[in-house]
Amino acid sequence: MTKLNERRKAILRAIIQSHIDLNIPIGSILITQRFSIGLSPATIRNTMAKLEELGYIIQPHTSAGRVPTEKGYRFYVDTLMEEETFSINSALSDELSGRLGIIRKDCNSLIKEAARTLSLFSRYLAIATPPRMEDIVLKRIKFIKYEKKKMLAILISEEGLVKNKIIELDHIHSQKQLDRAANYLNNRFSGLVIKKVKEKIAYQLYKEKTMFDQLIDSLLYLCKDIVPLENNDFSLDGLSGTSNLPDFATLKQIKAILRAIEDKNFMLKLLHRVSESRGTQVFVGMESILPAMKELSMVVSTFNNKKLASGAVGIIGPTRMNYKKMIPIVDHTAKALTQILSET
Amino acid sequence: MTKLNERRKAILRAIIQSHIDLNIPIGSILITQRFSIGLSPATIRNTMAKLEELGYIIQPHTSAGRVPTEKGYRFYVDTLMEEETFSINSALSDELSGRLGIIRKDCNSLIKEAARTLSLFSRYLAIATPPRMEDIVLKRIKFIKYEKKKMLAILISEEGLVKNKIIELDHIHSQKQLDRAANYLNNRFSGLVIKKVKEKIAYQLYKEKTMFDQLIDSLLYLCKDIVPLENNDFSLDGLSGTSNLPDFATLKQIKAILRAIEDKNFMLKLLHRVSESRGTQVFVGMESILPAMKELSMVVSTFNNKKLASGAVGIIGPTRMNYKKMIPIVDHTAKALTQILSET
DNA sequence: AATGTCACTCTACATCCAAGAGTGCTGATT
DNA sequence: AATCAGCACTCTTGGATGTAGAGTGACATT
Repeated sequence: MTKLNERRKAILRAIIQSHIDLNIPIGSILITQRFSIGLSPATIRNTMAKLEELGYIIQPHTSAGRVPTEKGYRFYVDTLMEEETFSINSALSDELSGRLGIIRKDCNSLIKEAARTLSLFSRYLAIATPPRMEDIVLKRIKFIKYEKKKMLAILISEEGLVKNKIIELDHIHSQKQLDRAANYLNNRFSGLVIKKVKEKIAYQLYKEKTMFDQLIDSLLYLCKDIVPLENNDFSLDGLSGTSNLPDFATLKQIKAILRAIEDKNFMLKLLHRVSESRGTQVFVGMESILPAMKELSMVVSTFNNKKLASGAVGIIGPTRMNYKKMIPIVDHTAKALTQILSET
Repeated sequence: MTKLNERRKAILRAIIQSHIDLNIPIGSILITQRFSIGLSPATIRNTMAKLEELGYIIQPHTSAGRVPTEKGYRFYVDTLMEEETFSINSALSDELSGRLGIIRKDCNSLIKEAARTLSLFSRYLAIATPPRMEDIVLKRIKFIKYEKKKMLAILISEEGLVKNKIIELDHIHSQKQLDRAANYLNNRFSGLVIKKVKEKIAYQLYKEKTMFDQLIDSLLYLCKDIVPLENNDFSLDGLSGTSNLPDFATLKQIKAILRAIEDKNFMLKLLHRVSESRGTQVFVGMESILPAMKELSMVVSTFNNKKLASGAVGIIGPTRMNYKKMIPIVDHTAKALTQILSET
């Protein structure tokens, strides 16, 4: 890690903040005007030359001002910003919590509302995933006969997630039989994390091959079909609001985002990776993740319920977004979600 | 309706087809080169002047070629194209049906797949709505106790639609009681269209105010809450594929589409309006519907099950899209959906 | 009525120029 | 040794200018 002395830090901070505000290359004179650093433009130029050499800023062309590089933003978010204390406006905080609190519906609606709120407040694209299926706690299973050889399997989780899926059976079962199978499953697996449920089922199938036929059958089916029951969805909001922002509206970027979003698997993997660690994370310049997402950044945080299942909420915006504002907003939203989910 | 003689029709057709192919203003010489009409450019110019006077084509500026107006496209779709017979390529037809047929899952997945397929084949934005909630046939209702004063209501329709919703109760009910209520509802309302169910419930509530308490309670809740259970979703596909198309990618248009889509209510209303009539419809130049959607057209068709519930599938593209190709594709997709839904 | 011709109009594109912004370097100052 | 003022230089931006090409409308001709 290259160490920067105080002056260089101050000037880098000034450049980045100015660039966030104005979205133009920042020259030495502009900095002396906007900040009272007590240095002449010439001195600042010297420092800027050094910062460029170190890779924190770059000149789009000779005789233009400097623009922060990804490395510059990274350093800003990690180091420069950390040194300041930024707290969320308390009125804003109340409003955020309020919007989520009113609803108090099931988990899915809550997550949708979170995305909507986040996009509203950030004016960027907001994303939110429910907890990963593997990590949720099974509350109740229910089978409902649907047609001769089809049933509807319903999974309810402690967190308030509801998933249903039509499963084809290869024998005809009566509703009674289905009920019995569901009861059996409920008794044995209720209160466990889905991942554990899967393991147990696999073990049981392996060990006691024949108990009573239909039951094992149902188990087998459930076991097989619980995997594609994986959460393959996330909420998304603010697409149109986003494109209002003039500097976020370059066609290239919108296309990049759309493409990434369309590939839901990709986004899900990314978000789940995030939710493995806690707290608010900032991805600066996402091209290391997806080349098309150059010049985009993501601020994302995790929420959780009883320290078990965790989902993610966040925003995607231009690399030169106002992290000082956005990080607290995302952070607070995630915390509010965690609180609401814990209350239930 | 202004009548056009054969020559004018032929030239208008030539202009529109050329414009669809090339996306540039069409001049008189170009037409003589592309078509063997047997007329000189000068004659064509005279006719073009007349067509412009009548409002079918327009000059972007003096000494540019002509571009079809909305009226021109409308006339093309309604009259000129009708005169030709266009049938879908049978290989394409098989592939369309095939992609949908393989799945044969529940209605929701089917609709998603339809949107995906349509966007794939058209390279435009595809939309699809499930049948309107009001029109589906109730197959089974199930209540599952969720928490002290909450239950999960599950609605299964004949069409294979499954909707669930967490409903708050103001008394504590046992699962037994919930089952009894559900049974009561199933016995009385199964096989009816939701619209009818609502009516009947309203009537019953009005007439026999007190039967046995909890039952009426549950009914009341269902009745109240079945309304927001309205289908508020539609599938959408091809956003990123769409933006591949260079001439469809103007930022303005993408923004317009995004905005319209984000306002789900608006799109739903539009699609439901469509599904009131049968067959494939073409909306040319949608600015009469939404000003921002200028220069966009929609080709949309309805599918249905047993002549009862009907949903809509379609594509949104630039006004100068290739209607000759697109209409059969949409048409066929809708028909394939209808067939698959009827088989079940 | 259909066609050939020609002057006219307008766009698109390249070129040029001037203004402005910003830099790096040098030499003087503290 | 650090700071700073001054200056020559570079590069972008925007407006102005000119030209080639496409297309038209009008008019005379067949």
